[in-house]
Amino acid sequence: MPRAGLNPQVVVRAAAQLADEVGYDRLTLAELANRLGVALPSLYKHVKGADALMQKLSTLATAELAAETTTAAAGRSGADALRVVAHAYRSYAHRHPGRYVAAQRAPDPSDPEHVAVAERAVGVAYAVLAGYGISGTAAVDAARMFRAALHGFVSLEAMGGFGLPRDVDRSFDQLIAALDMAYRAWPSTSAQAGELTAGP
Amino acid sequence: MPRAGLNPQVVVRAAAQLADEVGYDRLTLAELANRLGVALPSLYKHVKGADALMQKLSTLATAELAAETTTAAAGRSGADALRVVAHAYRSYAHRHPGRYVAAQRAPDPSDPEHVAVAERAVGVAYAVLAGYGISGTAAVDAARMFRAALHGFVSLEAMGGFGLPRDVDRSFDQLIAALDMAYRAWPSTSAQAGELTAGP
DNA sequence: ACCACAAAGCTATTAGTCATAGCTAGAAAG
DNA sequence: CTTTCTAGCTATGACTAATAGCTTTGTGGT
Repeated sequence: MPRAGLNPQVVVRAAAQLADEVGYDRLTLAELANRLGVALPSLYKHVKGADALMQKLSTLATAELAAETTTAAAGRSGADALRVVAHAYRSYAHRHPGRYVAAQRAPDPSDPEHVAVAERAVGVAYAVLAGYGISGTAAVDAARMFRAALHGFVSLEAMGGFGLPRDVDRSFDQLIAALDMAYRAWPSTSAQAGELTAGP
Repeated sequence: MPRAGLNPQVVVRAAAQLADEVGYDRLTLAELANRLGVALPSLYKHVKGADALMQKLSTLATAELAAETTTAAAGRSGADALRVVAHAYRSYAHRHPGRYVAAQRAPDPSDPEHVAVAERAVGVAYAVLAGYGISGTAAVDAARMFRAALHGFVSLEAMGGFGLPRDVDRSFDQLIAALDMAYRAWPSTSAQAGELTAGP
């Protein structure tokens, strides 16, 4: 029996492809081994187990997402950067639904590479906000809103949470416009922001 | 051996409790049967299977979420309603993490009850937006942004996506303030909104 | 009071998943 | 040509969902 010539990278990339095809929750070691032409236990020569594979997959997907959004933002700032980053983010989720779900996995503090790519991905948001002059404590709140809006929209869309599929592109543009307006008027410190909503 | 006195409602409520305790993804029929003091196959006398149970759990959770946000909004409007609905939403997710994940399941069109509660849950968002004078096509975009922002924030928070836990409450208040501002200035038709972001 | 029957529980079994132990054979280094 | 490392394998075990078929319980009709 000839060897398949596997290595950890090949296995993870095949897992990414499989996740995109059948869905992240249907990604299984048995099917992955089948696609790679080996028996299931052979995979354990390259990855520690199913959970470790998911973690590596998450790292891969987060790195790709960070790279694409970073590329999109290159040479742009302000509303322009906001718009292209948001569209690149959603585009990635559309093209790689399985990877996108994997990217949502919380970074394991004991995995420095995973932590590093997660910080790179979040860094794109901070770069966009810098174009609006938002920094420091205020940027933490603003970045959280940015991530929440994008992730919430994309994940609701992916799970079929929006009834009418026709207007989704327009709704997304509208979301971007609202974020743009919010960031133009963003309070410079979050302490001030707290005052605005502190009702009785 | 005395009977356990189970029925579909008891099983689903126990599943909800178990999901909140151990996490939605660790909810298993074996453990559920164990908690209820019966053997695993006995559950099949009350629910059709694991998937049907998850669906009923989703219906239960969505109904509870709709009820709590509706109650919170009672007698309020505008920024006041926005604020209490958002806080009720996040509070539910904190108190019932397993149920909250279950509530994200896409409603099955062949399950009228599930569809009905899902519409009730979304209806709360439309009621809030009506307080800002937003209706018709524009309300679809606005409601999607509302849901995306809330769900995105809560799910990122739940998965540990926010590095610094201290400021999360303040970030959420800031998110609410930004939504309030966006809705105050919301364009009356989404066609106009599209123009604002249609860059070259 | 009793019998019949529907429902609720059980044991036993099958299929699919992740995982580990231990063997075998291919490839490369000396 | 031999030695050694390792990528692959078979075999096995634990856990999960699911189904079949039997037994018991509780209840309703006579």
